[in-house]
Amino acid sequence: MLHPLSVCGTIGPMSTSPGAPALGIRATARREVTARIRAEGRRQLASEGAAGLSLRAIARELGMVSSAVYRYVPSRDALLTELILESYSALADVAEAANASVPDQDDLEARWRAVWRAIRGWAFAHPHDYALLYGSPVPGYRAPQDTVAPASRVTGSFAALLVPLATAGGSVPVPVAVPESLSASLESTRAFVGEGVPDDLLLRGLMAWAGMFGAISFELFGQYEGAFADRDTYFDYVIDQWFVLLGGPPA
Amino acid sequence: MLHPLSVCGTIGPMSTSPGAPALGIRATARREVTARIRAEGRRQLASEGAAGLSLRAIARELGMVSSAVYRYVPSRDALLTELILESYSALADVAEAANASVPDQDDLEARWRAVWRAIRGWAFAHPHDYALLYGSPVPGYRAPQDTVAPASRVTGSFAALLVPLATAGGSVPVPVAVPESLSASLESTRAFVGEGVPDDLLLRGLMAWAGMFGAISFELFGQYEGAFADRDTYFDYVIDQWFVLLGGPPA
DNA sequence: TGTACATCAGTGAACGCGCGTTCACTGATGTAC
DNA sequence: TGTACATCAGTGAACGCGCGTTCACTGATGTAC
Repeated sequence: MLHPLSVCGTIGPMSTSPGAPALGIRATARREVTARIRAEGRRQLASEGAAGLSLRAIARELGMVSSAVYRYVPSRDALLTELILESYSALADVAEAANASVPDQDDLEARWRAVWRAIRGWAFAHPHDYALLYGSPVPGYRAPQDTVAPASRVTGSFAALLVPLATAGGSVPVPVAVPESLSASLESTRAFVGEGVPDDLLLRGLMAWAGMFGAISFELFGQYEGAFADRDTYFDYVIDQWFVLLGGPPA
Repeated sequence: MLHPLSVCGTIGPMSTSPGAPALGIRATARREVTARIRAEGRRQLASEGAAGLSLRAIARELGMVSSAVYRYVPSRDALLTELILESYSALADVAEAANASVPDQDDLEARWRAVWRAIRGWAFAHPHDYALLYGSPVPGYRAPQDTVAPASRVTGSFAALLVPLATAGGSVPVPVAVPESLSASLESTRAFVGEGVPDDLLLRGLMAWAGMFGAISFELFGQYEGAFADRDTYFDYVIDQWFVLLGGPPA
């Protein structure tokens, strides 16, 4: 119930950064409205999930007629894709920022903890976005190829820790022999993570990846219901265990 | 496009087990149709997911008018709940059967492998059912309390292995000190699993639980896309690793 | 054994809802001369 | 600087879809006397 242009005069032109090519009033308004549509879509995604994302509802909320949204967005699915991409990027940003925020970058355990706490924190702050990225696929919606790159940015933020772990931490405790056929099929993962990571660490890294996200999903989707009360402590414990199981050096 | 009663005469009365109180023709027909409705619902769930479960579509497929379904099912959500319960039970059956099928019940590793392979196999045979149980919650649908018991039957099928592991396997390798507050909040889990399982094994069991389901979900929901080719071998490797990390005795 | 009544499966129409998307239109904003 | 034209945001009506659920009804099956 808000006219799309109602506060345009106060926010729109003011927010034009100096130095950027001056935008006409139309281009400015277009930016405004586009941003508003995405924001409202984001709100719907957050409160009702992907199935609740509706162009009609967005239009309603923004005080415009449903067909007007099509001036800004080609279709519902296109908007959904954009929002998914945004979410991946947001999560990747959060994870990377957490990693960078550790003062002593040689403290691998601190970085490991920071990254995973940040990911879990984001998941709980944006449960529906998380479900969209790491939960069951949305029925009737096929993620386009564009999602692969942003998705791997998230993965990369902790995969990057495997190389220093390999050089600093010695070897993986309790190693299990890696079958040859499995070792052979790991090329792309090896390339993604970087040189110098032995197969058993690589594989345990994959396990940790699935294990951490599994723990977040279980917590978020209710599978852990009633299993333990102290969830923050549990999660920290899981983080620490994985660090040890990956051969992380003691602090 | 099938009349609900069309094959009633051939299947219905024949399937009455001898010894059971003879059912009237009406009661038999009712059973038939109810079963058919559930079967069709199951089919829709399997092919389109929970969002695609529609009473109207069921009626259509069964050749009856949409309102007729309400003679058999109180509402769409009630049917969904029933199907979810059925799915939990089906998965639990599969897991328990796999466990029981191991000839030498003292071979814990064989049982561990059998259970997890069975669970993964079921997940891939019924991806939408799996998503319903272990994926993101269905929007607008709140699982009633009735789901807790069948869900824990699945969990129980591998939790039952922790007690023999504790007595046979010595101790968890690379143990990590358990914070006191965490240990204190594990009562219900401890009660569920049974006596004699130390805290660190209990916690690593929870991690294994989340880790295994996380691996299945990642594989099924496409997160592992491109990470490795040899998926069966990878999963077996993960199963074996977890067995070792839980302190399982060498074969 | 036969009749009167109760039960209940299935019908067909309707209510009210929400959705994505298209289309011809008005009127304001921008641009070229 | 002023006018003619092009662009484009937003309108309002419509199409066609599918859904869950209710309700008064018909007619067959079952049951009590």
